[in-house]
Amino acid sequence: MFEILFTYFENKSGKSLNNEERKQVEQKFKPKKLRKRQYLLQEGEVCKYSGFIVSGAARMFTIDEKGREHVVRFGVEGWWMCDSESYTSGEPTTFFIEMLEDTELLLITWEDIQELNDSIPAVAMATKAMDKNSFISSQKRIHSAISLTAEERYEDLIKTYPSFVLRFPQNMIASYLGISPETLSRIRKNAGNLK
Amino acid sequence: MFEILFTYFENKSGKSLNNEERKQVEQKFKPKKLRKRQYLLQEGEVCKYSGFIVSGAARMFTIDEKGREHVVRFGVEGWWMCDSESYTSGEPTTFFIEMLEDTELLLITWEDIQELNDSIPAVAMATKAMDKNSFISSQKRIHSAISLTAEERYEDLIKTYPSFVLRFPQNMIASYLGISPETLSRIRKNAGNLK
DNA sequence: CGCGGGTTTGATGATGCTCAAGCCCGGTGG
DNA sequence: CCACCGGGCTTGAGCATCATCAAACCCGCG
Repeated sequence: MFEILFTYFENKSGKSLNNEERKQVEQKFKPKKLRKRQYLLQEGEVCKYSGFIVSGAARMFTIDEKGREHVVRFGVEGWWMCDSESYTSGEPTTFFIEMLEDTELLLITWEDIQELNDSIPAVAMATKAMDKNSFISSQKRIHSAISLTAEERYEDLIKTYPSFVLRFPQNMIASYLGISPETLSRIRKNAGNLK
Repeated sequence: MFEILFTYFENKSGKSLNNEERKQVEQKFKPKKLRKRQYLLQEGEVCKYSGFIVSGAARMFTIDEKGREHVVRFGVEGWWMCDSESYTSGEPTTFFIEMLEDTELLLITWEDIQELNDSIPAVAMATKAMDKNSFISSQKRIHSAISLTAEERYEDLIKTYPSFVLRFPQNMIASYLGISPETLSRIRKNAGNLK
């Protein structure tokens, strides 16, 4: 269970964890299983935990006044799910985090991850690299959102995360791309025809 | 000149810098003045420096195959400008960073900021907070791009960064919002009429 | 077998883009 | 001081893209 997390820290930091450090990590993280359709976080709550996905998948989304859902991001094995703003500030969140499959998570509080950051260099380096990468990939997503047409955004997604399209329902993919399910259906129908 | 940078580090970290630390910072950062329309970075180059804006303003954008510009972000006093991906990886960038006004910058290389991170806790904390905040604000921007109409995105921008609308030309604001200049012009015309 | 959620398909309409022309205003040179 | 650019902003007309609404379809599951 923890092995995936250890190798995550080791890969991201380029350092290996000794036994003492592994024990510390095991003590701070709390394993949790959630079934498909269960929520890790709901609007109005404070995001108390950041969740590392050991197996399974999840989505983070909002619901607007008209009752429409907007998928901000997906997460799969080896990814983290949390609303950073609520997590770090303690303010209530505007997001939902819902499991898309039966999922195993390792949860940690903000305070505990700080302690691990202070005591384990590999963890500090890994979380830092993670923040940087999150920012870089969201920059790319912004760029695609403002620059590309619906069809181009879909092709971009296929290139960047091919598994998402196979793994997640189409209406959520559409929401992630900022288009209607009908439009996505039509794009898929025409894909390849035009070129 | 450096005072703004010192107070930036102090505010973001909650720690104050001693004289020794200030001296270190002054040694690592290279002051640079660029006039309006000059570039800090151009497509194909490696982003060697991250630039802290002391005074002035800049934009980061791409040019697509059709020759169209897409503004990914603006920067003003107290903000940093760089392409994180190229900066950290050493790969050539796909972005341009252009001054929108005569601008004073403080430049630092990736290697030098690492050294400061290691030797000055306040700097380490500040850069970490910066990464986190960048990510949070880009998440918000993604959300607005996929969830809102053109008009709503414009209103959102006015709420979030009121000064941008006054300070930057409208065609760049339009590009930042992912809409055409004509559409923005019409939105502004109708603003307030409908409600 | 029948129900129900997700997907597809069609028809219609709104939103926002494109192209083109005119306008406004600040800067430049005579 | 004025005339003349030129760039950015505005306005209009037509069009492409994409959303909406509604109905049919498909398929897994009780």
